[in-house]
Amino acid sequence: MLRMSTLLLRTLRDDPADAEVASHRLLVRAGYVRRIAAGIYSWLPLGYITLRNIERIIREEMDNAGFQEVHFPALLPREPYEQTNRWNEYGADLFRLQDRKGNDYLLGPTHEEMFTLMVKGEYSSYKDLPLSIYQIQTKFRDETRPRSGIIRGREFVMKDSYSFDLDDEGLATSYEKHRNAYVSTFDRLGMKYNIVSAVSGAMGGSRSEEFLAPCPTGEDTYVLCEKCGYAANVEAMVTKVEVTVDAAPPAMEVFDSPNTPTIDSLVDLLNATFGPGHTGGHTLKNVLCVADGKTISVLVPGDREVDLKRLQANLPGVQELRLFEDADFAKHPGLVKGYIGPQDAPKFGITVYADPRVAVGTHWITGANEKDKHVRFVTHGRDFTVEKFVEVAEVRAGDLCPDCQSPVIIDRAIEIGHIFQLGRKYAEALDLTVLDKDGKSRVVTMGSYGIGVSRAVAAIAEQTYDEFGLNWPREVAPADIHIVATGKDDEPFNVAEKYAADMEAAGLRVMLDDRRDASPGVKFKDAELIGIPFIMVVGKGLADGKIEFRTRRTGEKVELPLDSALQTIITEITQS
RNA sequence: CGGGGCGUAGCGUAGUGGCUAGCGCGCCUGCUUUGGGAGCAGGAGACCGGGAGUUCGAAUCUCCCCGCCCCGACCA
Repeated sequence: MLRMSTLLLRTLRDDPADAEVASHRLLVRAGYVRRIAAGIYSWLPLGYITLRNIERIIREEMDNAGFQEVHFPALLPREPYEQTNRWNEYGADLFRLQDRKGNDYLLGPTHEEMFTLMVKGEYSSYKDLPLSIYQIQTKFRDETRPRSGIIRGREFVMKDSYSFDLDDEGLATSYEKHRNAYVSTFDRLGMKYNIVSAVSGAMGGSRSEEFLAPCPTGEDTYVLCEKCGYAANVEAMVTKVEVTVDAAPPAMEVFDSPNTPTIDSLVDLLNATFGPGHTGGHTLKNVLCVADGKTISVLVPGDREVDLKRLQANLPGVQELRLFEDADFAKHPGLVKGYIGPQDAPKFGITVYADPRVAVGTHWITGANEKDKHVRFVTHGRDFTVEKFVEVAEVRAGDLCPDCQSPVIIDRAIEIGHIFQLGRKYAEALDLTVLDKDGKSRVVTMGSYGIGVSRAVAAIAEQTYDEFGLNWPREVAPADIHIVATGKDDEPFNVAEKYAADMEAAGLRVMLDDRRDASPGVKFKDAELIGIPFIMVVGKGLADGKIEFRTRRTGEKVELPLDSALQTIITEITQS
């Protein structure tokens, strides 16, 4: 039983000055966490109980699915991360340190290497597969900018699992099992979430999905079709193209366009020269980029921006991507800034990619590759061709759902889980092989699955808090019921003690506010702030043989007679 | 890493060259109070982020450093 009289807890009346988002503010005010350094937090008893509740639920669901729990060190030697090249690849986000002999170590940001090596060390036969193992571990990432309290810390608790299979079908099955386990986990955590397709890009086109908890303070942006349920990461959104194509557009026609280096100025000129009705959508924007040192051009309708993240995600294999800069124009005198057009790309030796909206047969108004000149009726397939279509234009609310053609909305969310088919990257790098039926050595294929455990505390807080404070789903809450005793006599306290003991005997987790010196107002405020889902008040109602029972989420209050209250409450709570 | 803001007691804050650094919450003691963050009285608690400088005198001005928050880039 938790007793307010002795709990290590001091609630704060004022919001802490350094907390902006609701979960951070309330978790600090309600005495769940305290900040130690940027992105590094201590958990006080209430917070730690909550965190462990979430861990417990995750564990139960993982175990249910037949996955086995293991535990790796957080402090790891350099060597395995050298073999996969992540000692270098991970860059500055990796916390590195040395022991007294000067050997390099790191604080694990994620544990692919260790999982892979563990399996390699124990198993060598296809008969041992499939295997899924997981751990709940503190992870470290030296984020350039930790933010939003415990949503994005530098030290955080994560559940990570890995599956090991002989072939793709096995991997697909393991992936599906994890997906199902995640669904039941997040359902039990009482969270609202969407499962969205993510880009698997660099990993080789295999499947990847994110579990996103919608909430305005989230840092992920995703696309959602409210009609059919299609959900996708912005990077993974597929463009639905609806174009009508003129059978035979007129031949290309160059026209003078002095001082019109931007789309806006071009539209003004078009309306003045060729009559009203022209929009940015009639023009073709040529955005030059440097991809791994090579100049490329990407084409989007003039009323769209290029989304570099989408471009990069959809150009597999490209490591470094940036926009053309003045220095690059200086090196390519043929490319006139503000007057670029795709029709001369072969001459310039530039690879051209296009947004699907720039479909074959469409014609555009674009730069003439000559200062102060534009050209119209530039037709895809006749006057220029592209290397390939790539998802590159920014996604907007109102764009059409690729599945059902309804307008989509754009929403923000916190990423609470990510599952993806890793493939053989780590198994190859670390030489994890097993012998198959024919005695042949086969590289194992892996899946990788994560849940942000400490982040889930914040995400649940974000999704459930109200004007009075935190407001936990029952399984997550530090207790099932918060019993408040008020009054100056012993009686209400004795009665409250008795109820608390009886409820505990019935299997409920009880928080008892047995403080004799706190006023009723303080106790009520604290109970609401702490956010335990049910509150019982033993006080002035005793005179009429009644206690009060409140539901935190709805604010509903009922008076219950002393003799039947216990059973009523137990039933109410266990059925909630 | 770029831009912006902030650093005064456990928390929230006032104080822009001048006396012993002020207030609220919280904490301690006593009395009163007990259904919505109680009242009165008394008290403890601050090398004003650190260092250097200017000055008769610095929380206050200057320089450097450190830390923290927000936006962006980055990350997932």
